[in-house]
Amino acid sequence: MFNNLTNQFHGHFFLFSPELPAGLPYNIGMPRTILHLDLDAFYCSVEEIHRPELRGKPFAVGGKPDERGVVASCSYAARALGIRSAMPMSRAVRLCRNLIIVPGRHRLYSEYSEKVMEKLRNLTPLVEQISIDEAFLDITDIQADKTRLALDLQQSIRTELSLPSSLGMASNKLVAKIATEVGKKSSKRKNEPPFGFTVVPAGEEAQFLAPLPADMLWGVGPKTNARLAELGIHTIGDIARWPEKELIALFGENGRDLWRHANGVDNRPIVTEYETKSVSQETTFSVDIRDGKVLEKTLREQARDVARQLRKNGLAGKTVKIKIRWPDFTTLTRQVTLPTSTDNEDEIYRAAVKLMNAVRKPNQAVRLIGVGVSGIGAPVRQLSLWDVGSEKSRKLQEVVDELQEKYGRDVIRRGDT
DNA sequence: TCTGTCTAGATAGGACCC
DNA sequence: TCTGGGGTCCTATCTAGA
Repeated sequence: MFNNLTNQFHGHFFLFSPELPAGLPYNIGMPRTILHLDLDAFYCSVEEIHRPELRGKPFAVGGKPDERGVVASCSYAARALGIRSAMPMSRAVRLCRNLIIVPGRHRLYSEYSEKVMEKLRNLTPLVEQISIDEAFLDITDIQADKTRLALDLQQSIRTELSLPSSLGMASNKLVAKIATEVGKKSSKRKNEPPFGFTVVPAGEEAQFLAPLPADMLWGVGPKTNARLAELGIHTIGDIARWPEKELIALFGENGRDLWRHANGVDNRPIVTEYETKSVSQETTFSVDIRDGKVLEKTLREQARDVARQLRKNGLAGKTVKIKIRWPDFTTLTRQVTLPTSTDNEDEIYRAAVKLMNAVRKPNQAVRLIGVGVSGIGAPVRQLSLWDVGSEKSRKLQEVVDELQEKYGRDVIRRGDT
C-alpha cells in the first residue's frame, strides 16, 4: 500500500510517495501541502544541550515526587522503562529508582522554541505555532521539492540548534499531525529520538488513517473513546464507515467533525495569530491546605501574576474566575463579571477572595486553587490617585513588573519604588 | 397587567490539547 | 496509582429583557 522507501539523514522516515504537487496556488481545488513539525522530547533535548552529562540517561523534567509533581517530558532512556509524560512523578520514580529529576526551566525552553519558530518563519510567513514545541507550515506556494525542503529543515534544526524533530506532511493539518505521530511511533531507534518523517499523498488520507486507533483523532480523548468503544468503534476506519447522520445524532456537532476527520477531510486554514482569550494561574499544594490565610496569600500572589501578565500584553479582562479542587479531586469553578475590565491586582484579588468565601466552608481543606481572568479586551482606565499622572505611573509599574519578573516577585514591590 | 416566547449573556462544568 | 499547569472550546442551564 505505502512505500517505506529509504533512509536519509537520521535514518527513519516513511515516504509514501516520492513527491507532492509543488507550488500549487490556493482556492482552485488543488491540494495544499501542510508540514507539521514536532520537537522530539523537547524539554529534555534542551536540558541535554546545557547538561551533556544527562545524555543517554533516564531523566525526567517535572515536579518533585513528594510535591504531587508530574512528568512534563522524559528522556528516551526513561521512556524505555515505561515512563511517560503526565505520569505522576512518584510513579515514575517507582518504575526507575535511578530516575534523575530535573526541575523545568520554562524561560530557557521558550528561548529555544523561539529560535525554531524563527527558522520556520524564514521559510514562510504561513506558520501556525500550536504549542511550545509544535507548529504547522503551509508550504503550498514554495517552489521547491517539498520532501527535500522538509528534510533540509529537519537537518538544520538538528545541526544548528542541536534539537531533534519529527515531521509529517499531508494535504491538511489533521493528517499532517497524525503523520508525525505515526512516524514517531514506528521508530525502531532504541533510546534515541525518532527523527520521523512521514508523507501522506493527497487522495490517500482516509486510507492512511483507517487502521489507526480512534483516539489518535483530534478531539477523541478518554471519554469519547470509551463511548466509541461501546459502539464497537475502535479504529478511525470504523468511524469513517459509520453513517454521518448517526454520529451527529450521538455526538452532536462533534459527530460531524468526527466523521469528516475520519475521512481525512480537514479544511482548517493556517492561523498565524491568536488572540489571548484568558489568563490564569493555579497552584496544587504539596499538602492540602485548611488555613484561610494561606489560601488568601496564594490568591494574592496569583492575582498579582495574572495582573502583571495582562499589563505586559496591554490587556484587561472583565470576568474573574476561581478554580478550587477539594482533596477528593472534585473541582469547581465560580466566576463574576465586573462592571469594567481590569488589569489591577487588587480588583482581581478582591473578586477572587469573595468567590472563594462563597463556596468554601471555614477550615475546609483545599488541594488546588487558581485565579483567571477572561472577557479580554483593551484596558479601561479610571482616574485614581495612582493613575493621575498616569503615563508616569504606568511607566513605573512596567519597571516594577520587569524587575519582579527578573528577580522574583518578593524582591521589589510598588511601595519600594 | 399578565403571560408566553425568543434571544443574548452569564455561569458552571466537562472534555480536550500540549 | 493517584492524578500539574495553562489554555481553548463546547454544552447545558439559568436569567433578564424585549
